Formats: sequence, C-alpha cells, structure tokens
Amino acid sequence: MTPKKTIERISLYRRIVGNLLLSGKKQAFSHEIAKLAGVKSSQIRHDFMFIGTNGRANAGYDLQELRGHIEGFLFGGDADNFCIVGVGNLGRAILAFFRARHKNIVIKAVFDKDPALKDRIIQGCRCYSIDDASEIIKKENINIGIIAVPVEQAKLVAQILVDGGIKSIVNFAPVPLNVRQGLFIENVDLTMYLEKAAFFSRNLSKLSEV
Amino acid sequence: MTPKKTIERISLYRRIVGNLLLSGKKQAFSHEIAKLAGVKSSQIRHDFMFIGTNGRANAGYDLQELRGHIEGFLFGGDADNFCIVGVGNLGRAILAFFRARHKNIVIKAVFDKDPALKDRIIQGCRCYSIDDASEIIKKENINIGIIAVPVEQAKLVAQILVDGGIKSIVNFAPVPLNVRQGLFIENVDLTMYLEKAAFFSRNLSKLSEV
DNA sequence: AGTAGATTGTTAAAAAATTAACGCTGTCAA
DNA sequence: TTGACAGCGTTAATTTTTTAACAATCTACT
Repeated sequence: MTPKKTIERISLYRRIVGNLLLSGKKQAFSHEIAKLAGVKSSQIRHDFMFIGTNGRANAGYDLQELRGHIEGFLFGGDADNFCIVGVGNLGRAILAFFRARHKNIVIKAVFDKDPALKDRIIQGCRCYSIDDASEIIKKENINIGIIAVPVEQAKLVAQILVDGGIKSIVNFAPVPLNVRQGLFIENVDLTMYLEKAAFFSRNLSKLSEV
Repeated sequence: MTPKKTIERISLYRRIVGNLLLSGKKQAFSHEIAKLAGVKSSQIRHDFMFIGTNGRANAGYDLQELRGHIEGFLFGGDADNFCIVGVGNLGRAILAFFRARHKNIVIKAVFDKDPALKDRIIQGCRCYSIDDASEIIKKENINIGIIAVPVEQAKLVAQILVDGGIKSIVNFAPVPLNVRQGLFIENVDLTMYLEKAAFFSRNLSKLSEV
C-alpha cells in the first residue's frame, strides 16, 4: 500500500540492469542483482513480483525484458517535466547532472529571483523569474519541482510551486516541508546525511550489520 | 539495535529545536515538535526516550536542555572532520553549504585529480591531489569522506578513502558502494529521488497518506 | 529420457518501525 | 485542597518491511 521503499529500490534496479546490459550481459540471477544492490535475493524476487516481471528458473531474468518492465512500471508514457528553483551551486549541480542525460527526466526550466539571471541560458536551460513560475509551469507542463534555495525561502517557493500546479517536490532546503494531501514531497536533507555519517563514524558498533 | 532511522530523525529534531530557540521559544510540547518534523507525537516521545532526555508533564521539554541532550547524543567531544573528493559542481555546492556553518561538521580538505586545482584554496578550503589523500586524512584526522566524483571513479575513490583510514562515507555518485564490515556508507542517490518524485507525481493515489 | 542441482514465485515467518494506550505526574483554577 | 485536564514516559499493539522457506520449474548432463 505504501511502497515508497520499493520504488526507491526499483529505481536502483533500473540503473543496475542498465549497467549490466552495457557490460554485455544478457541475463542475471536474483542473487547477482541483489549483490549489486546491496539487498537479499529474496528481496529482489519479492520486488520483481511487485512490478510484475518474471524470470525463468535456472536462467534468471532476461535483462532487456526486465529493463522494459522496470521502466514501464516506473515511468509514464511521456517524459516527466521538472523545474529547479534556485540557481546557486546546488541548483547548477543538479542541472548539470541531469541536463540531457536522462531520457525520462527533463528539466524544462530553472527559476531564480535574481533579475540578473532572467532569460539567461544556463546549461542549455532557460532561467525565468520566479514571478513567472505559475505561467511557465503550465506552459511547459511541469509536474515536479526541485527546491534548491536557501532555507528562508523554501516554504514560500513550495507554496508558489504548488499554486502553479506542481504535484511533487524534491526539497533540498534544510527544512521539512509539511506534506499536504494529494502532494508528494521528498525532503533530501544533506545536513542530516552528514550528521548521520559522523555519528556512525564514532559509533560503528551500533550498526546492526549491513 | 539498528537505529538508523532514529538517528535521522534526531538530526532533524536538532535543527527544529535550534530554530525554535532562535525564534525565542523556551519550551515545546512533543506534539509541537512532531508537527514540525512531520511525525506523530508518540514518535517524538519514543525517540526522546532513546536519547535519554526528559520533559515535564504539562510543561513539555526545555528546549535549551533538549538541544544539549540531542547534541550530546549526536556529536562526540570534538568536531567531526570531513573531506570531499571531487570539486565539480556538487562538491563545491556541498563545500559552500557547510564551510564554516556547522560547528560539528568541519571540512578539512577537498581532493581532486585535476592538477590545476592542486593547492588552490576553494571556499577557504585547500584542495589536494587525490594521490595525497592517505597522508592528509591522517594528518588532519579525517574520519568521514564525501564522494562527489563521476560514477566511473566512485569505487576507486572509496577504496582510497578506506585505505586512508576513513570510517564513514557519504556517496553521491550514482552507484551503490558495497558496504564492508566496520564501515558506514550512506548512498545518496539523486537520480533515485527524482525518479521517485516523478513516479508519485503520476501515482499520487498510491501514497498511503501524510 | 531421467535425474540432480539450481533458481524462481509465493507464502509464511521474523524483524523492525510506527502508532496507540494508559498510568502517572504536574499545573491551574475554583 | 481538590478536581479536571494536559502531557510525559513506557509498554503494548499494530503496521510495515525484510527475510526465510519451499514447492514448482527449468536446465544441463549422462
């Protein structure tokens, strides 16, 4: 019913399968994929059941077919249109990373409040004033917003995106945005990841295992 | 026994409590903190039991004291020393974000393989050749490494860090690093977060609630 | 063709995480 | 002082997630 974790793993499987295909492999067993993903083989089979793919006993999964199933499950018919708000270091990093690299993730626009950036083309992507967000979101059919602004502005930006019709947000600002019904928000908290890593560097014994 | 999720929340509570203090608040109830953190109040009380803090019935938690408890739990005596490998967009973004901002997260060095960057000071932080990683890690007493290099180099870099004595890694390269015994690795997969957001923008009804 | 061995799909069990329940304590007002 | 209420701490229940178990199936080899 709430397969968030499953979705995360499926996204990971997609890349693993892609890499295996690139390396020339045609098929793989659940335990091979499991090794690469860092999970148990039973988890793989369980997840694959969820997305409705099937392998063959003693022959594993056909990777081409598997990729098709995963992408069919994960992606819709058309590519998903994203926008990024905030063209600081992080916004540029994300833009550089995804621009023209992922066939289902298309960054259609970036927004900033700095007038100097207005209409500039950054990494091949046009920068608009945040004031025009609502208009551009509709025009470009953008469904997902990435928030990469300073923490003070995050809530306001989220509101602007939602008002513009955004359904789903990935928030990099270090403040958890309150989720509202009918909206997906993923808070990616870099400080938290660093503090967690620091904690476990001092408390490795508190880790269960792997 | 494996309180990874709890650690994540505690890191979040730390910031929430800090913000409340900044806003002039002296104490808070579990349900107030819960609201801000996006969890249930019973979760708050449960987690606070874990870190060994205590409030008073009908008066909630003393925020100053709570912050002390949280930081005592989360941080060690000294600040934790980090390094970043890869001075591309993402590495710079992380450096800019943390440099001199967080009293317990100190970025002591950045590494890159580009000779042009060697010994340059970036955001107040010196850039070293990756070849000197082992030496610098020991000299600066660095325990945590942040990997922000292209995917092809991630595994090699991880090996270098581990060989140098790093205990804990935050990996931003889109390949899951295999965890070895006695090592903490956090894979932060940006592609996964974007794909997940895209998936739920098309399948909002599949979200449980919240 | 038959048998041995390996892997799948699925169900059941186990483990982990979250949420609820509730006795107890402290506060406030009459 | 007493009663009513509100909130904490803790334990128990629930829910979710992961792992194991195993019959069915396929491959390969003789």
